[in-house]
Amino acid sequence: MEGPSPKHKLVEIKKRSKSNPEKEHSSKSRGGEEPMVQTSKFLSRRLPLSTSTPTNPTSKFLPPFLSQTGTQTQTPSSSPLPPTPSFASILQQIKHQRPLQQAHALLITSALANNVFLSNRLINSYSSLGLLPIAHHIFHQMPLKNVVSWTILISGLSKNGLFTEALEVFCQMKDSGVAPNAVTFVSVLPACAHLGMIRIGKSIHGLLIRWGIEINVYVETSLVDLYAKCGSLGVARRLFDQMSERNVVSWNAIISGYSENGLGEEALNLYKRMQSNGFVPDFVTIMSLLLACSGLGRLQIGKMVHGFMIKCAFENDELVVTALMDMYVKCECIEDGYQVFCMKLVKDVVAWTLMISSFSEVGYGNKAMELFHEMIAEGDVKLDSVSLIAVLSSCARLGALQQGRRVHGLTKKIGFEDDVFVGSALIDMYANCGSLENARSVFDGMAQKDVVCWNAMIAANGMNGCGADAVGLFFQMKDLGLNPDAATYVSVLCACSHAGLVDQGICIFYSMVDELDSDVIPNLQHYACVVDLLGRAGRLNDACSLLNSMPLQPDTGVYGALLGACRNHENINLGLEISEKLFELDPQDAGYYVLLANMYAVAGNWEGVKTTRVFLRSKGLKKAPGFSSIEIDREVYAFMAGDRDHPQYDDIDKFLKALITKIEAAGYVPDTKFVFQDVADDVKRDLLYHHSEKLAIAFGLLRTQPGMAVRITKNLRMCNDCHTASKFISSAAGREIVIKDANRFHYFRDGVCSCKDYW
DNA sequence: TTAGGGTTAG
Repeated sequence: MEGPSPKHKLVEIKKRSKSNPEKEHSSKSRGGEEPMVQTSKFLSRRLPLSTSTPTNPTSKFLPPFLSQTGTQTQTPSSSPLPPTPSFASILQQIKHQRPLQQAHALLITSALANNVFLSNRLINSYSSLGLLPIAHHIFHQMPLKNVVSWTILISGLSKNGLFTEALEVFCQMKDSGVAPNAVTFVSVLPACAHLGMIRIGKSIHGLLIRWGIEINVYVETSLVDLYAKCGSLGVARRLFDQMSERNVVSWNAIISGYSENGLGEEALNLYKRMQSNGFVPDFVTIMSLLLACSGLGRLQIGKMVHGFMIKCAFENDELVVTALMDMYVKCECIEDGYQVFCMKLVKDVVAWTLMISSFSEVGYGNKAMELFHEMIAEGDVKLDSVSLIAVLSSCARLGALQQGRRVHGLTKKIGFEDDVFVGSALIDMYANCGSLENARSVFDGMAQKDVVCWNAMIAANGMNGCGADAVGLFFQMKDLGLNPDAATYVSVLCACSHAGLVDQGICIFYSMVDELDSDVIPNLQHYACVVDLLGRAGRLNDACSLLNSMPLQPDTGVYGALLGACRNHENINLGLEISEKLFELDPQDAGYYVLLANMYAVAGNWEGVKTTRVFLRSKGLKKAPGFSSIEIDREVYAFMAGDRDHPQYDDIDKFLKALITKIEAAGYVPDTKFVFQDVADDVKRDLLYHHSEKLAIAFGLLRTQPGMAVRITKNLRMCNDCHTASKFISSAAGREIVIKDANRFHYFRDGVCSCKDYW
């Protein structure tokens, strides 16, 4: 039974016992585990079930079971009995499966097989090694279980990430009639916190109060962490402010709560308070501060934390160093992040994943893939679902189908075939590499599909020009009883927009606005999609009315969609008006200025072009240059417009000239309207011929086998003239040309594009 | 009791 001693004493004893293994045995006695009554706080020479001395000095240096010889005396069994106190502490110290199983076997054959205290220790040891099925088995075999048995199992499950199972065991415990204590609550609350299950968390909080469980700093910290992790920062903060006693962990819980919820400023402010209250930050504090800097993009403070890390010798802590890498890359200092990564002594899967996804996000896809192969070559890095998702996402961005297929093979090989997260990433990878069939076969083969999988498949159809199928999937999903979320609506509306399914898109949008079968409240992205849908269809007036009547303040996404439509439909006056709004909302985005300059160019207003460009330069803004990339033999080659750096440039140029001559004979007329520079016509034509799309197509035709499709990825929207030229090239060369641009796929076959020129 | 990396949309 639970001893009546105050909890803080237990904490104190535990702390002491950690630093002195000899006291280990007495420390736990307060929890009521041992079959003896404790009389002294720290010293117990009265040993349960054995009169042996607690520690044999040589035993530390021997394998656990060899050190037992002759240490037991008075035992009521003839079997080889372990002397309980030493045995119990040894059980706790075993760090490997084999010796633990040997000890387990020894226990089973002894008279102590049913000893609750030893069985609890055994469960704890198996849990620590992650061997939960064995821990569970022992637990179920126990004829008598006490509160500690239940608590150890709950805690073991929770610490091994089996949060749902931990909650289930907690419920079973309640039903079994064993009353949980404070430690039980401290074990189960983190499970709720990790699952983000605020409702269950609240009811457990209620139980805690109703049953009069003693509140200590551990319980309160767990509650603060629960509410903070579930995003209820107000409640977390109130509980934190009301705490009568706080420790570093309590401060960390609230600070990391703010950091993780994107409230970095508040996290930094609280840290100042923590310092002024005399608390010394530990590695978790440092990690939370770095996370706050990452979220805020506050490089200067991040660097200060880095300095502090060096001063306090945290720079060798693997977890902290990964957080430091994250800070640098999120503050757009990928080189510094990479440098920290390279200096890292132990590169685990998390560090590799962070670096791979960072390079991929900033557009260095080849570097990301190179790192992935390096990681595999290391041999001892254990891939997990997150790392696979990161590399699949990199393949998706690159449009690297061959490499993506290899990664798919790898996911099967290492047993991640049934992971819904990996499945969604695979669908996305195939969709972004222009292989809708493969995306569909992954989708169809999935044993379980969540909303994200459906969203990915809907988006896959949308971007590959199968809008009607995307709409079909949307309704099929609803028929199956799955609730579409905000992202589902974005995917399906976007699919309608690209396919020109205006009426269907509007119907779906208004079913959401009118709350018919949907609990999703339309957000800015949804409005942007519908403005885009109307704008693409040339219904600029309707798009404007929607924009003016929407209940939310339009953002750059909504205005940007309308500006795109103004560009497509050459409505300069409206374009000018919208540009003004965009410059106000986001004066730092060069893209809008370039779009306006290009609109002026299309209208032949070269004065307007000049003014806009001068203005852009005066503000020191630069837009990311357009480039087209192509994967050949698992290598990705990128081309910029007029790029003469390629080693095979002369061959490409020669081939391209012949190709242009051929398609001109077939009726292609270069459209110099899409040259946004005021130069002579022949120069315009030359500029047009050397657009990145055309260079990549020529290179692809040269380097791939006849009959093979040429697959290209462009980072921006495809140029109109290149679109026309691609149609002609597809018939002249007798090849399928697949171009993925910033918006969608274009499949050029026999002189026709899958987008039916609606884009 | 606190703890680093990821998927769908734009």
